[in-house]
Amino acid sequence: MLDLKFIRENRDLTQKALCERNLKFDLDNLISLDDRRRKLLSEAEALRAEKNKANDEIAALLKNKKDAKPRIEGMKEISRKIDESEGRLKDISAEIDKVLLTIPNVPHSSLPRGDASCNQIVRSWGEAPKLDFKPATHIELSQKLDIIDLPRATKITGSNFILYKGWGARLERALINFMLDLHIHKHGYTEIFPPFLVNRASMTGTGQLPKLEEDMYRLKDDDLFLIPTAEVPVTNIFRDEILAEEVLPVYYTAYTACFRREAGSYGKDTKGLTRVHQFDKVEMVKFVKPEDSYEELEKLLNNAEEVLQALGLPYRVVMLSTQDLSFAASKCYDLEVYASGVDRWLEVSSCSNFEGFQARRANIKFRRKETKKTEFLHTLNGSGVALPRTVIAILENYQQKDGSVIIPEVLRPYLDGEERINRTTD
RNA sequence: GGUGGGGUGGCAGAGCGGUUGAAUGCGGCAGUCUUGAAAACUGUUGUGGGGAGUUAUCUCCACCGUGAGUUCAAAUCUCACCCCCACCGCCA
Repeated sequence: MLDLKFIRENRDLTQKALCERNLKFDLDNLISLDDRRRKLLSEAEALRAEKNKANDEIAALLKNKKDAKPRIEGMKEISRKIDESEGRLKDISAEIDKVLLTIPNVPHSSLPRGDASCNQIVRSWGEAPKLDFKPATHIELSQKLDIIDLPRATKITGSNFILYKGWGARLERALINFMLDLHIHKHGYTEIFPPFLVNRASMTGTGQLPKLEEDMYRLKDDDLFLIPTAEVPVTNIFRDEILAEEVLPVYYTAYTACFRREAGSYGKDTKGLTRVHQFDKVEMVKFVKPEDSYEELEKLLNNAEEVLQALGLPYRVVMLSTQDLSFAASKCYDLEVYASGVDRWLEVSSCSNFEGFQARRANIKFRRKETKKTEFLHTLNGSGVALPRTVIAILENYQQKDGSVIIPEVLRPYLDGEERINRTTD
């Protein structure tokens, strides 16, 4: 959520930002609503002041056992007026809030302007493996190795769900542990294991609601949502709280399953593991002081990159353009890993700075030690990293001519020191 | 799910329907005392919004789980919902 005061004071800038996101939005209407709200507010406040004064007088009269009847009659009239003006105030405030929740964040000035074709490749790391045979896809490999069973996952649940088996399940578990350990021990994050179901207030706090409700799995009877990312429960840890300046920055990392309906995306990238309804992810979340947030974004990005470097997977860093940027973000880098079987770059991480956008929605503040004043902090998050596409890249890039898959060295301690995945089950 | 108890400031905990933003204690901050610390004593100590202003501050409004209601007037009375605690039931 943007600050209405900010919008008023930076009307042109905000309007321009919305244009850069390729959105038509009537700021004039919003501001005239706010003008009306302000007028009503001062009207209501004046009435209430009048009421408080009359009330004190009545109390004094009654205390001295004097006749308060005429004053009480006067209060009736004031109260009636207050009801009226407060009613209108409430309606208009609700309308304003509703509008504010649908306005996206202002893109940072460093972003390339335009649609996804304008995304900028910032840097690349590593090289595609040189294979002297035609590489198989992860679908073929996992079938031969009997480590992923998609037909049965479909039978159990539906299409685009994953059933890992044997080495597949172990590889998944090893990856989660490896990533968490890296972030905890090397990058200084604290591990969190949050609930996978959250309420409406949490979903609104991080910006998934009200806009993306149809993308979420919702439990109707309880009005709870399956989390689409750990960002939601972890960022909401501090909802409605004021932190001391000294505790910042806070670095949290969490493994969770993530659930996405992916409504409307059928037919696109739906083969194998590329786009699924439930997947594992290790997420990093930061709470920082506003003046540090862009430096922290670079560090966050580096932390995510290090996962891929350690796994020896070639990747590139992409800075998203203004129109490709997600709703709540000011700036975002995607990490895309190269997978040789499908011969594509696959997005495995998004590292974003939300500035005060989420903090304002979720009401997360900190108190400056010097001035003792509170202000909204900045939130960031990034995947470190999403698992299924990483599994694709490992299987496809580390595959051998005989159909086995070499295990990246950093994972071996998590897999009994084994060096290779072979077919082991029947 | 059932029954009972309860939600008040950073925490604990008072609060007859009317000078209650809210007693008291603890904690925090500042000061006195001390070589220093502790103790003691004194003062201070919420959030959001509006207005004024010599940006020090002054002033007004709202906030006692949430929402609705009763009333001239609600932290205080009524109802609904949410949450917490205890016990029972069910259960990995």
